[in-house]
Amino acid sequence: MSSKRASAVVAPRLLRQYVAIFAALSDETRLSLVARLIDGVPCSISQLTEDSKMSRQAVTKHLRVLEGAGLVRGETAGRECLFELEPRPLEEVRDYLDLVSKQWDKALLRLKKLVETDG
Amino acid sequence: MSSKRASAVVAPRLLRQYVAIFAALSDETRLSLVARLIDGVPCSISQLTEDSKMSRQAVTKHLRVLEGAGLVRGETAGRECLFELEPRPLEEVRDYLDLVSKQWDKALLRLKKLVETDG
DNA sequence: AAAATATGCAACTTAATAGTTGCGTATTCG
DNA sequence: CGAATACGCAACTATTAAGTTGCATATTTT
Repeated sequence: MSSKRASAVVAPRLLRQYVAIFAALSDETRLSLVARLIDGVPCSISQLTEDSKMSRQAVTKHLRVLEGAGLVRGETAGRECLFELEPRPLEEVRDYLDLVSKQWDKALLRLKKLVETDG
Repeated sequence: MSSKRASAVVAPRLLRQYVAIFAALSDETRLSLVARLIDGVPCSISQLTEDSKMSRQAVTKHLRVLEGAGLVRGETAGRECLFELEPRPLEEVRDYLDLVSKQWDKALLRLKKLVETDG
């Protein structure tokens, strides 16, 4: 095994995708929108605006951000635009965090052994 | 069972904590710092600056952001400040995303049953 | 056809973020 | 002690993000 240091962890390509997803989730309004859409029922922008204290435009922008990160998908239906959740990216990011946690655990074990061996 | 709509999902208090963590992770430099610290070995600001193409000050700021979200902890040792990873918040956020995914799965099942029943 | 509803587009303001530079201070090394 | 190293603080710029408002357009509804 090589490695100057322990971890590449993931390709930069993926890294950037994760960054985009984290950015999309780093806003209370958007996190609430995700929570709101989690029951699987598509909602129009107007509906989503109703319980948000913000202007429709603001909500629209947030939805576009979520859409840009792939967390949500909007489809026009007549005069309204229905949004629904897209769970894939969420799962990917969860798996990434899971990987990081596991690497951490491994690292601690390694350090512990090191201490026992030559400490 | 009550509920106008399916989900409260989490308390707003927690929501905001998650937002802070997501925000801290929504930057490539910071995500790289986390990746860099995952081997459990504490690193000084200067060390972390070396492989980053940025000024020390920039790196310092990023570390403070991570610290503010609880993802990292810095301790002064002599003339240097050693940072190490704090895995707890990462795990919490991972668990949150896991919860969301599971809720999504349940929601889909429910919708499917609904269609079978009265469709 | 007219009124009401649901959006989109664009300009603008305000506030936050990322990054820089310069300077001062504490700590360590020779 | 003097030089080098590792930081912190503060000011400043430039870019991005959040939110607003006004207006135009398409789709329903009556």
